[in-house]
Amino acid sequence: MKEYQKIKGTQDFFGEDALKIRYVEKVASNLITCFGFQEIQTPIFENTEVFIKNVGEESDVVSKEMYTFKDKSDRSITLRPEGTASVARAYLENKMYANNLPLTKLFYFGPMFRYERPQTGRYRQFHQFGVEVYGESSPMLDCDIILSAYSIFSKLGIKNILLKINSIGNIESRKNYSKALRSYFSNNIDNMCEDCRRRINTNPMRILDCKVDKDNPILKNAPNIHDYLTDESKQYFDKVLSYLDQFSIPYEVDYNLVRGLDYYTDTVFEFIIQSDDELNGLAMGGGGKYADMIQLMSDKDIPGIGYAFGVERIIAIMNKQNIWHDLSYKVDAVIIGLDELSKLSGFHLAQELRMHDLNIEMDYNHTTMKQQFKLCDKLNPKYIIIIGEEERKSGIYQIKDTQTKQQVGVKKEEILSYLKNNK
RNA sequence: GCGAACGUGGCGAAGUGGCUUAACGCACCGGAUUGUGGCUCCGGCAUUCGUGGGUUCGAUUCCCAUCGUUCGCCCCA
Repeated sequence: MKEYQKIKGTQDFFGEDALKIRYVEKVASNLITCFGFQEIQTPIFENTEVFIKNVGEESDVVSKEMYTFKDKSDRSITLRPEGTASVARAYLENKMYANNLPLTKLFYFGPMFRYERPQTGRYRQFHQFGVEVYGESSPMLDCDIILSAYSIFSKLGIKNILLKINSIGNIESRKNYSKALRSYFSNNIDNMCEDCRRRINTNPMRILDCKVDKDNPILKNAPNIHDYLTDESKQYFDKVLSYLDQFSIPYEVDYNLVRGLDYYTDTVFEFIIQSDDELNGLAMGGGGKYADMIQLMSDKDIPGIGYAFGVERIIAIMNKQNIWHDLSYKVDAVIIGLDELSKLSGFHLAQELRMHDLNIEMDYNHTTMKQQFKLCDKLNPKYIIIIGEEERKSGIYQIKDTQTKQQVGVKKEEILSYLKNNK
């Protein structure tokens, strides 16, 4: 049976779980539309190069987490591990910069794929909702983007959100900073954890994020990235923060916030949960500005900014915070037929009612009262419509209200309006 | 890639220092109850304990491997 099991880290969504994904998608896409965004749907797979170039060859996502394979024409194909690269590719390929708008605002919703060990809120196939804006660079835009994410979270009812924000400057200042960190840490590296000793070569900025050494004074006294930012970057960041203040977005400047995807510049941020349970610290989404990514792929110098959040994580948080409301679908009526002809009458009635947006169920096989009432117990409809020989002859069907247990006779032509009026 | 725990009927689970009927609850099926159910009562419901191999007279229980689940690290959403 093994070959019939789902692949590790994937999930089957059905029942309430499927409804939850739809719900998050609906809330997010409705709200983001008010911020001027339009949906873009890109392919699930792309040429591998799209991700290598944009996300960065050295990043973990590209170097060890991609689902890459050869197609029948020997092309290297990759299942998208994130959305930004694909959207940027589509933006350029469709020449969306020529749309006469100062900004192009796009959002997406769909599955992403990463080969990782599954754990809480992490799967190999997972859903992201994300946005990308191309065309302009402005502190007000940065704030607006963060505001849009924050608004979605609050529409969903999520509590205890903390925005962590930082500026990592442009690529040049980041290089200088990495160099400074390397020389700073190399004197003390023997006192640091195993991971940090590795990171000093691969990505010294990540040392700042280390959980093992987080209380180590060596970390606290490390060079601050803000000392390596240009004046322009600093002023830009201050403005972003001042806008956030105006909208009372709770944030925390975290000089150690470093993101693992190479395309980010200047403003970077993450939304995490701050609580006293196991959700504490869980990152549900993040993003930032990318000034150079489009230029890297084309001859166009167009700045961008975006974020994405993990839908499964949002759902996990909402489950824990217990903030879902009535997702289950309601059956309006179950139709019972007590003989073959009656069932057929019920079948026709069901079809008519369904065409008027009523959720109608019926039993296809049984004709006994008992068995059909059992179905009613399981489906828990608002009404039970009973049709037998008498009802067929008189044209007056029995409608039983399952709450009050009251039963009334209703002419079959009037059943639709009866159900509608008493819905 | 590294580390830990777990894997018993449709579901939730007990269980054993290896010896024979594998608890219990829910669900399900049948009956008491052939046009009015959800309650109650009675009866039924795992040749089998993820899979493969090993140790043994004998393993669901011990050992190894494998797959899967869950959680942590790394990284990220």
